[in-house]
Amino acid sequence: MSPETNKSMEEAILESAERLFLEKGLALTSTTEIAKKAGCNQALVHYYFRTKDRLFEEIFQKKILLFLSLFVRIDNDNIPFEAKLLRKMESHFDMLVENPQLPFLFLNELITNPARIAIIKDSLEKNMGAVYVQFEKEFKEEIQMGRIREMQPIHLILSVFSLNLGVFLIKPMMMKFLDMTESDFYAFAQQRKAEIATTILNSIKPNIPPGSDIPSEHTRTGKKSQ
Amino acid sequence: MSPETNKSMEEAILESAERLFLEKGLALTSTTEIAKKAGCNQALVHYYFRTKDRLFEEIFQKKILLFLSLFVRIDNDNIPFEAKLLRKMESHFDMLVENPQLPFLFLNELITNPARIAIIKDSLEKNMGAVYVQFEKEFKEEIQMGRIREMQPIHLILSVFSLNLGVFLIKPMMMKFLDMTESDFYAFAQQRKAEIATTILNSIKPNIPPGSDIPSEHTRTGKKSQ
DNA sequence: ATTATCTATAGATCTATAGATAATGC
DNA sequence: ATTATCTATAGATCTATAGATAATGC
Repeated sequence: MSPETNKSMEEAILESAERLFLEKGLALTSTTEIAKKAGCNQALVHYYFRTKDRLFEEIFQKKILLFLSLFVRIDNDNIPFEAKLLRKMESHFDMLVENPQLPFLFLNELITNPARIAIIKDSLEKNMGAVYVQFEKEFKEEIQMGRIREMQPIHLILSVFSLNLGVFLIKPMMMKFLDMTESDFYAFAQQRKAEIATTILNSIKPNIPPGSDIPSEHTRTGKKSQ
Repeated sequence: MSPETNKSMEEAILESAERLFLEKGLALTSTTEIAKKAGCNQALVHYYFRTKDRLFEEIFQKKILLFLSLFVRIDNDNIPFEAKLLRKMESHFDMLVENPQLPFLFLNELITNPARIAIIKDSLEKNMGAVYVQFEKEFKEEIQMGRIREMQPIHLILSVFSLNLGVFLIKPMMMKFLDMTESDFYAFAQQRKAEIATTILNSIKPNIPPGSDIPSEHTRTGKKSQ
């Protein structure tokens, strides 16, 4: 076969594997199934990727990069902090709209193979270390200038991820419960994106007098004139 | 053997199964492994529960009830909306502190066996239908009285779930990345609980004109009903 | 000569059941 | 007599590899 076709079969296997892994996770996908979907023999999957695990890892790596790349790109833009934050959040959200099964793949792997966390860690450090440092710097500046309230950056990051991921984690349930079509869900997602933006922006507003950020209660007393 | 001991072995199987399912999900747990952990023969697992799937379903059901029961209980308390909301959120969070793997079990099942969504749906409708109706009623009243901004209740619910679950979904990563012990994480979780409360309360505040720092006339203390 | 593909199979699971044996309650 | 437990095993996977054959590039 021409190298053209060879590439094609290797890629067909990758694509089939990707779709199946996203759909059912590593454990429930067999190389037999991947081969069948790709239109070749099961042995060929091993010929190209040696083991099922290596095949998975290749795809997993790619997905991590996809997940992270958006943040890197936007971080180069020279716009105010809040606008940049919004753009990042929205890009992240939009990426999830395109890849709604991605959170499942990640979370599934977190359970079934904690060792894989190390891969994510490496990728994060390599690709995001600088981005995070820059983010933290800007974040602290904003606090200093009184444009956002005193808080640890980790909480903002966690909130954004939680809110964004939450929509897609609940997606299958929501569609079933409320009998939604894909396009119903898409409409909801757009609405939700705006709602998340509101929630996040409200949550970082400076509405506490500086210096009184000790959480004695979960309620914000003393949030008064400001 | 005495009925005492019989019960005990059946329960030992249940407990082993529960721990393993929580740890690795249904697919990666074998009945052989469950039996070994429970201290009996693999065949006995099937004697008591017939199939692995039925055993799983029994445990899964119990966990759904645990997940939902808190909301039902608190809903009976006769306290102001915001305080009630806070109590629900905190109960939910505390339950997750005790059962940090629960979200994984649910999400894992959502992927690998979408049919199981129906079970959750049934449980929700049976146990939460009334609770939701009551919540929605109170929610609309609050909006009418201008104590919270115009918004759909689903967004509040989704935000609470997302933020609460998010902490525990990220837990294994976070512990690895930041080299945390269990008690480090516990401390963080407590801090996070307060942060989530702040975020949620801020997110439902009546709208303030953009750019303005003038707060609404209604204070949101949760200690004081209006 | 090398690379891609196939067939066949070893070896390791794993689930579920059949059938034997031990314990328990009348 | 019934219930709990065990041993053994059928049958269904599934992964990975060995070894044959076909295609391709010099």
